[in-house]
Amino acid sequence: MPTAALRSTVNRIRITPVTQATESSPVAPIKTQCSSCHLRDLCLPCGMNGNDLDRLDSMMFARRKVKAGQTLYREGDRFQYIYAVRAGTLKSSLMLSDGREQVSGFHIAGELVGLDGVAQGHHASATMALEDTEICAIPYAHLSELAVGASGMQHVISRLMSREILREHSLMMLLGSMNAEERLAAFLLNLSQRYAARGYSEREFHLRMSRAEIGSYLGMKLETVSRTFSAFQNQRLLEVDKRHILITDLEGLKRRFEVRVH
Amino acid sequence: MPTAALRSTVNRIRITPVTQATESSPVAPIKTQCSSCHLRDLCLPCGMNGNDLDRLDSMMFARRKVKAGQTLYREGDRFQYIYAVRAGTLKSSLMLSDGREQVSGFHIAGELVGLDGVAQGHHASATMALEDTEICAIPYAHLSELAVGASGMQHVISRLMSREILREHSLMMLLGSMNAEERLAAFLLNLSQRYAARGYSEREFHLRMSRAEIGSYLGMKLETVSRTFSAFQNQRLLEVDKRHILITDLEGLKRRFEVRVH
DNA sequence: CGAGTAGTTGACATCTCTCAATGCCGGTGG
DNA sequence: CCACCGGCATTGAGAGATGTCAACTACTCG
Repeated sequence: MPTAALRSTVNRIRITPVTQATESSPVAPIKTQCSSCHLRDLCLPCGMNGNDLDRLDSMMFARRKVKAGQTLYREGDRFQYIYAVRAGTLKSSLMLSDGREQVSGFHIAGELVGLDGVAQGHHASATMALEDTEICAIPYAHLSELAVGASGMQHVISRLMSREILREHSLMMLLGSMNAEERLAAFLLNLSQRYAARGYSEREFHLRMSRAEIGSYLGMKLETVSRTFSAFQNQRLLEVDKRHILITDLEGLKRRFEVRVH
Repeated sequence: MPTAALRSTVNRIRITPVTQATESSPVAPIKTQCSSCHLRDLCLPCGMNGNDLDRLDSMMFARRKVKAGQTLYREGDRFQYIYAVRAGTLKSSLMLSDGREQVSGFHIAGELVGLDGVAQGHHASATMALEDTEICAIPYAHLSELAVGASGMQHVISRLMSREILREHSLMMLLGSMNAEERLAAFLLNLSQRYAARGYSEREFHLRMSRAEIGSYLGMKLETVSRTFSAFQNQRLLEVDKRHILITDLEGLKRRFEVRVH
C-alpha cells in the first residue's frame, strides 16, 4: 500500500553533522539501466523513443546512496552530474552572502536535480538529502555528447530544462503574489499531485521537511507555517500531526486555493 | 553618448489598446545575420565558434518591430520562436486564474525571451513591449534542427536555458527572503549592471516600466515601491525623478544591499 | 480646458515577524 | 529504567513592515 510505504520510513532526525557524500564509495557502485527502472515514465527517459532509450541504457548510470543530512553537491562545486532521484527526498537551497538560506525546491522520486549547473559549469545551489535517499548520477558531458545527432534525445533534455523554468515560474508567482494560506495550500496541493503521479495517496502523506524548510521555500517564517497548518485544521481542510498530513477536504482546498497559472 | 541615447527615447505612454503584433507584416521583413550584429557578444551567438556562427548566419532571422503596448506572444500561444531583443524593452508576465498578474522579467537589448515555451509547446507567459522595440524572431524548431550534430551550438542553447534558471533563482531569493529596500536595491543594481554591459551608464538610466510593474516584479505594491524610492533619495543613494534614475552613491547602494548568491 | 494616467504621500489596517513560553518526542547516559 | 537534553512544533502577545484607501500633484492627450 503506497501510503503505508510512505509512512513506514523512519522519520529520521538529521543528527549526522552535515557531510559531503563521498564521490567514489569504496564498493563499486551498482549500475542501472533506465529501461528497466520503474520510474522510467516520470524520469529522464520520459518521452524518448526506443532508439534514444537504447543510447541511454548504454550509459549505465551509477547509483548512489545519500544519507539523511548529507549533501549531494554544494554551491560552487564543479558541475559534472545531473541526478535522478530513485527514492527519498532532496532539498535544494541557495545562500545569500549574509547567511540567509532560501530553499529553492524539494525533489522526490523520478525528479531531476542539478540542471542549474549547466550555465556556469558549477552548481549555483546546494542539494541535501532530507531522508536516506538513492540517486542515479548522470554524467552531463557524456549525456550531451550522446545527444549530439540524436535530435529526440536533445529535445528531451531541452524540455527538461524548460520544465525547470516553469517550475520556478510558479514558485515566483507564489512568492510574489500570494498570502500565507495560499502559499501553504499551493505547496500541499503540489505535493499531493506529485505523490499521486507516483501511485501514492494524494490525501495522506508524510512531510520530509521541517516547518523551517517549508517556510524558507514559501517565503515565510516557521511560526507562520505552523499557524497556517493550525488554521487549515480549524477550517476542516486538513488533519495535521507534526509531519503527517491528511487532507480531509481536497476539493475544498483546491476550490479555495488552487490558483492555476492562466 | 549612451546615457543620452537612453534618455532621448520618448517616454511613451501606452495608450494603444493592447494588440497582438501581426505575425506576418505586410512588407517583407528585414533579415539579419548575427555575425554583423553589434549585440553578437551578448546575445545568442555569444560563445559560438566560427563554424557555428556560420550556421546561425544561414538562418537569416527576421526582424520585427513591436510597438509599445503590443504583445509579442500571450500565454497559451503556440511556441514557435524565441526572440532576441535588438532594441527596446519587454516585460514578461504570468497570470493567475483570478486575474492577479506577476511580472516575471524585464528584457533589454541582447537578451532572449520565450524559452519557457520549450517544455510544453506553448508559451506559459505573455510578453509585451514597454516601449517601441525591435526583435529578431528565431524559429526554435529550425534552430534546434541546425544544432543537431553541432555540439557547440547545442551547448550554447543549453547554457542559455540554464542561465534562465539562474535568473529565476535570484528572483526567488529576492522574493523569498528580502525586504522592500533590499528588493528595490537589488533590482536597480541588476539593471545598472545590465546597462553597463551594453555600454550605457551604470549610474543614470531611464526606467521603462511603471511603479506597478516594478512592484509586481518585486512582490510589493506600487505605493511601497514609491516610498522606497523616496527613502533611498533621503538616504542620498539616488536621485529620482519619476522614471529617471541617478545613482549618486553606487558603492553605498552595493555595500548595503548587494546580496550575492554565495 | 477637462479627463485620464502615473506618481507621491499620509493615515490607518492587516498581516507576518519576533520573542518567549510550553509541550512533545526520541535518544543518551547515569 | 528513568531522567535529562536537544530538536521540532505549537501558541500567545506585541512589534514592525507592508498593504489599503484616499487625497493631491504633475503631465499628456484629445
